[in-house]
Amino acid sequence: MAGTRKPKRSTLPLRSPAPARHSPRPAIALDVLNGHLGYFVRRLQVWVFQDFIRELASIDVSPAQFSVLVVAGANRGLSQAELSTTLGIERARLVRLLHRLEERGLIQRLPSSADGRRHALQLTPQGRALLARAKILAARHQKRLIERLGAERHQTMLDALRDF
Amino acid sequence: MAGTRKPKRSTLPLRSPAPARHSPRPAIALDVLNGHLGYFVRRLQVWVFQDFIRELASIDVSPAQFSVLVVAGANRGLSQAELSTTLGIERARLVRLLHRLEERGLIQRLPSSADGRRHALQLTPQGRALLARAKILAARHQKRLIERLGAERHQTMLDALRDF
DNA sequence: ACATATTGTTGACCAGGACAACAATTGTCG
DNA sequence: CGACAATTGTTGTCCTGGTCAACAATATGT
Repeated sequence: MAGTRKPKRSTLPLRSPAPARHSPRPAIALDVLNGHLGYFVRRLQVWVFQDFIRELASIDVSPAQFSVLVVAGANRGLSQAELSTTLGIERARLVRLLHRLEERGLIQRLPSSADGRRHALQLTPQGRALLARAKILAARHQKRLIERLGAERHQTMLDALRDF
Repeated sequence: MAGTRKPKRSTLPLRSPAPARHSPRPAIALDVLNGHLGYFVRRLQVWVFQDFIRELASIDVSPAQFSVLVVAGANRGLSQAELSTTLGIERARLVRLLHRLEERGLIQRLPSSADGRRHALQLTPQGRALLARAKILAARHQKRLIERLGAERHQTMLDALRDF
């Protein structure tokens, strides 16, 4: 054991269920977790994010930033509230996300012509250039995911989740 | 607009791309995001976690805590390192997770008989009782997910991800 | 005109993940 | 055996994400 040993729980002398250390433990049971899709979805999620981040590390674009750049790039003049709801990112969080992208000169918040509250989002030329590179790298990640998952499975899951 | 207005970016007089506010914007384009499974997996993940947390709110058990209780309950005498690797939770994080479960009297860290470093994890009677209730609630969540997704799709995705 | 809603913003809090360092213990190999 | 490396549990720290409350500016409805 380690650190500050508190013998608090050593009241029981039953050091009985000796785990037979040198036999490599006959595979650990997941029990009901095997039926819970959410558990496996989380593991897939972790894999996807790690792979995506690694692939786009050279241009320092996170999954969230990528989704913002893509949607902002495909819908000129979008407001932050619209972007927020379509991507499922909270308005408060999106503000700081956009702040960093604006600092990096990738995106602009122009004043909306008709509504003084809104910002009309627009990619800068550098933003468009970076997005183009990002899409290429993201496609490589996607290809790797398809290989890992099998093309048919990938398509099946895509169809299943698109209208979720 | 709002807050501390910095007229920093109002250099451009082009308040041009007027977003035609009263026509309800013809659906926002997701562009290449439509092909990225990771994007939809994240959305499913969010839905699953929110639904799970709401369902188990009455007993205050998070998805991570549930997975720990399930695996610890199904594998008596497990070490923290083993639990960590099987669930994909970092050792350091698992320590604090277990600390809370121990505080609540749900789990015990018994000294391992053969290895002075390891803890042999074991649910307390209350831990087993709570786990039983948690499984019932989790099953309700699961049922809701299956309805939302369709039974065949759910099974397909489960099969696809089980060996991931 | 006045109450109400929306938009962008800031501040604060908390859970999660990632790392580094560490003490205690075990394993290895000369 | 004894020096050295590896493992286990732990703590501290940092950073990101999600959530929530409050707010100023602006717009809308009646």
